[in-house]
Amino acid sequence: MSGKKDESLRCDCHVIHSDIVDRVRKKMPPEEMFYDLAELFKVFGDSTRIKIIWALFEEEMCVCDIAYLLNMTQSAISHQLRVLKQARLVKPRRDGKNIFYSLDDQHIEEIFNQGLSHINE
Amino acid sequence: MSGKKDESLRCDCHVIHSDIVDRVRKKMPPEEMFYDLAELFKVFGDSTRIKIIWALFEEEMCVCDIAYLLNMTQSAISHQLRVLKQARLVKPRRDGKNIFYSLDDQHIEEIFNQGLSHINE
DNA sequence: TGAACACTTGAATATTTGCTCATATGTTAT
DNA sequence: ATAACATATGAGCAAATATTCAAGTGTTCA
Repeated sequence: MSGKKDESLRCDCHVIHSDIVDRVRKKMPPEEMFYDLAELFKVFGDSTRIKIIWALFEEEMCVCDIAYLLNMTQSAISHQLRVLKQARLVKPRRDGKNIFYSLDDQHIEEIFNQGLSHINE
Repeated sequence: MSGKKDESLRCDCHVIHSDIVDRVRKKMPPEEMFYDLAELFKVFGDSTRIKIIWALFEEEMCVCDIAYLLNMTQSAISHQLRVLKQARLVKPRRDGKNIFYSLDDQHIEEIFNQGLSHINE
């Protein structure tokens, strides 16, 4: 019949709530904003990177130091620092053979602490 | 020789910086804390879930409404709501056949906004 | 110049994960 | 009871990803 829906998995209660849904839809930010936000939080979503962020929160450190502190290979740390760097969360500073990394954003601490507050509830 | 390291990929400059590394190591929180934090941020690290969080930020909504708003199947949304529920970020409220979801944490807004501040820099 | 060091990077692999499809559970109305 | 609706869930699959391994770049020092 003509009343049959194409999307069989989707119900139609949104018709009843259409006022709500439509109002929310109009306020919806562009797709890119959600994508960028998710990409940012994805960077926080790995325990190795979280440890690195925490460590740099304490002190500027070189790659080798971080690897030693976290008991991981220098290569693994370098790969993760690359991710953090691309997300503009850390910045490198060369000093001779060493490259020291430090945090590059004022919001990191707040995000970190709010996350902590949640898991400690 | 005896001087050869086992971990060939790891340098030894941490010996030079041992004062820094040791001090940081002593302040290091338990492994579990990093793991839990990463698990939390992992939940934020998906654009579908970020959209759901944003939508619920605007208004309590049922599964079908969210699916309609985001143009996704009810099943996909339900799976993601499960993840959000397990992370204690949303909570369900049954009303007849519908189950309405709403945000269940005061820190979400802060985390969300700090993330936004970062990507808008 | 070349050897040693600190770090980066690309390929390969194993694990994780988001969605679909099919089915199950729970509620309402007849 | 039974049909229809709203949601949940388990299996399967394709895509993403964290680490390892091997090789590369850039710096210092003899």
